[in-house]
Amino acid sequence: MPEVRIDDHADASQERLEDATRLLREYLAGLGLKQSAQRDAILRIFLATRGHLSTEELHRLVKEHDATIGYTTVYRALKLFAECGLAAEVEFHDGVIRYEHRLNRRNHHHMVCTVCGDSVEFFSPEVEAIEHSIGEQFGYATTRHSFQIYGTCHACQIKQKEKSSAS
Amino acid sequence: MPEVRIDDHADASQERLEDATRLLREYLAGLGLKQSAQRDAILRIFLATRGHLSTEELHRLVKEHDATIGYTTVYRALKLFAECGLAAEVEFHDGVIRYEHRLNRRNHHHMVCTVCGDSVEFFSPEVEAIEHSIGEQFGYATTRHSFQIYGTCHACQIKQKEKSSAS
DNA sequence: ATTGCTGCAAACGATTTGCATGAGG
DNA sequence: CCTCATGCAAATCGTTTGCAGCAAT
Repeated sequence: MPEVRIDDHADASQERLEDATRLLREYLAGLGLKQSAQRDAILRIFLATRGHLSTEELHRLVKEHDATIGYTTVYRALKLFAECGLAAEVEFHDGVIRYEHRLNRRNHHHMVCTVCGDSVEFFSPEVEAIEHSIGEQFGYATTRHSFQIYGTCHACQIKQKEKSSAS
Repeated sequence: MPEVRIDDHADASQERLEDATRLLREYLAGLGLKQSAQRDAILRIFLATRGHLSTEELHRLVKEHDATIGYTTVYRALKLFAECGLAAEVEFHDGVIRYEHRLNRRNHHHMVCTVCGDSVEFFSPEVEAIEHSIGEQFGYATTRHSFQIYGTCHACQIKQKEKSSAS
């Protein structure tokens, strides 16, 4: 299980939270939707994470702060965040939808260890160029792409070597 | 709905089928598993397709040939094909697992229209290079990657334009 | 007041498994 | 014969929805 880290650099986080809250409110107002204390709480906790959370994982974190908030509310909040660009779906292709927040985050991709589930982020500007060039070539108006690398992380490679030499 | 095309270039297909059948038999034998008429039939029909089939779609094709073959058998056959390298999972991120066969197919990626679901295949050797370079950089032994581009195909762009100018 | 939000529970849909029966080695 | 494969039905599991009551505008 990859660990979920909480980011507590007070100053930068604070600013980020305010930006995000403002963005969310504007988005809601524009669609005639309403604010709620639950959404604010979920957003705050979501932004304080790094990494890639399933609805269930975020719900667990949220419950630690307010046990009355239900799974469905977290589920719908994440959809909302994704709609207004605060969150992006991350595709690890393990049957679970994960989200990461997109505030002050450079465009990046993920490499996932298929043994322990850990992941690292990497930057690869070429990939953006490929998206545009292929889109143009086939007459597609491209909106996004999905790129992941799968393999075995260094730690798991060592464990596997130990296991095989022991047997 | 993307259409499933049947490839009936008799000569090349025939050869391909024999290679694949041999590969499958060797794989089964190596694990102490057994051949069956159902698996042969499913493999034959699977190889005659192009594109990306869900279990259900392949089951539908298989039933046209032999209505007694059940969904579960097709499901398990596809897993088997994937294990022995005859098939690869294709990830379109729509909640359905799709497979494509991997005989005589260059490494390729997919660009998917998010409006009509159609897709085109493209080749991008740079992506392989990125996989290796990033893997090396972070100490991962990489095994594969997943790369898709999403957007709107030419036909759907036209339809959208017509719709918006009509309103 | 009206309309959206919440939280529960139930529905959903694809995938996966248990089991009795049938077939391959 | 023994083991695996099959096909049905049921279980699973994350996601999604319906609804009654609550809260925001």
